[in-house]
Amino acid sequence: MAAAIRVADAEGLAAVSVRRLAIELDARPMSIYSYARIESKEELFDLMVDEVCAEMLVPDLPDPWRPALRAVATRTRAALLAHPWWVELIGRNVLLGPHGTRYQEQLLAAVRTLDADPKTKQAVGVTVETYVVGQITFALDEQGSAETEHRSTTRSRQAVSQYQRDLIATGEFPQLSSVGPPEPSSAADRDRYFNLGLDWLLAGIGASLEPDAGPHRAD
Amino acid sequence: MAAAIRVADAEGLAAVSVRRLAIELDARPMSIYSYARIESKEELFDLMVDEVCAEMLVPDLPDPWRPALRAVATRTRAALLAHPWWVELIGRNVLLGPHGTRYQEQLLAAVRTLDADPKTKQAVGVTVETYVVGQITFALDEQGSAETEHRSTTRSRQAVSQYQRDLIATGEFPQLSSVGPPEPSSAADRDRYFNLGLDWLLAGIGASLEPDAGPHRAD
DNA sequence: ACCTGAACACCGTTCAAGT
DNA sequence: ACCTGAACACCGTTCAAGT
Repeated sequence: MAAAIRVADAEGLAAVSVRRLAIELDARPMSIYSYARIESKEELFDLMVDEVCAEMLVPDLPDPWRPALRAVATRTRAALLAHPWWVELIGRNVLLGPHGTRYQEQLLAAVRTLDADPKTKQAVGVTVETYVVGQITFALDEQGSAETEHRSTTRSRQAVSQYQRDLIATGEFPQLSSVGPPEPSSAADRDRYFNLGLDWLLAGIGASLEPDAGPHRAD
Repeated sequence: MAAAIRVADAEGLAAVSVRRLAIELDARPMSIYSYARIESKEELFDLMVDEVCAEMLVPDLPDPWRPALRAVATRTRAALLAHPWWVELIGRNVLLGPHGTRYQEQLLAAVRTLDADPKTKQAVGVTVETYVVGQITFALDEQGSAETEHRSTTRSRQAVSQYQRDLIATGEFPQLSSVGPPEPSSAADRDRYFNLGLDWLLAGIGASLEPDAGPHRAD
């Protein structure tokens, strides 16, 4: 498990194979199944997903929903940046284990103080989680190829942005040519825009569910 | 290409293999590479992603940013529900082709009328896209195993929700036990909650970038 | 330039045999 | 109950040979 996560973090999900883990653990391929109490590789992935869910739990969840959701979002994001393959796995249909369930519980606890019906509160939680996962997906596109180069050298990031520059030069893309192609942003920038979008989302939720309170209440 | 997408739609991404496509196209495995003008399977995936991007283009994009973003979000969602594997592929780092670039252009065009600096406008577009992708990720978790059963029969959805019910029965999950585990929602419900979250997001964006306008302006 | 078939180095998993 | 090794049915891709 820990070995599988280590390999996935370092070399990508594709590097995680039964035979590879066997080498990592000084065992024979087939003993992995009994060692990890796994019946298929799919179950190994389930375990990996659940393990990362544990990292998404915030130790002391604040009571008010805004800081609580912010804390959950931040911690979730940190965990996903550390384990980028989680997003890919969650794209398959994964079964959630104990930690995943605890994470769901945490999401509901975060919106507990909201004055709305349970279904709506659940929707708030899911929407925020959703935002984080989506944000990560695109953050990885920018960071991924820059830092850990899993991609074949034949089509480097550089070649692609050249390709895109050529496309833009055709004049078919007025909006893009005025902004330029999305340049690789710094980690600080990505943090900033993540929080900006999160602000929008929380503001929208607040405005919709707490219309009485002032629109720009501080957290 | 079309064959690859057909297979992925019908049987999941895992079923897309060079040898399988060869059978599908009545060809020999190695001719796929010359036929699709591909140098690796990774490039095939790039093409598939780009093809779906074409489906995300809105024919007549409205001028005002709210309906424009709503149109983009809706169409993107429809395309992703039809091609669930897109989310998984985008989790790897994919290179965007002409249609992907056109999609980026569309996103910028949608926020064109917003009164903000270019970076912020771009952030708005990315945030909305991000929300859609994230939403799909979890929608698939619910729909996926129910409709197209790619998962081994040994761990059916039913067994899992039983497992989760047991967890909840331990009393460790007060929030979850009051709501019950997330029951499989209907397609209509999913549409509703997707739009609800989108409303929140657009409201938040509006409140932040157009504070002068009334808070509940209709689209 | 495009297609072919055989081969290589990998997969996950089955199975029969061991302890 | 756990581990083993050989085998099976698959992968993506290389390569040398054909047209």
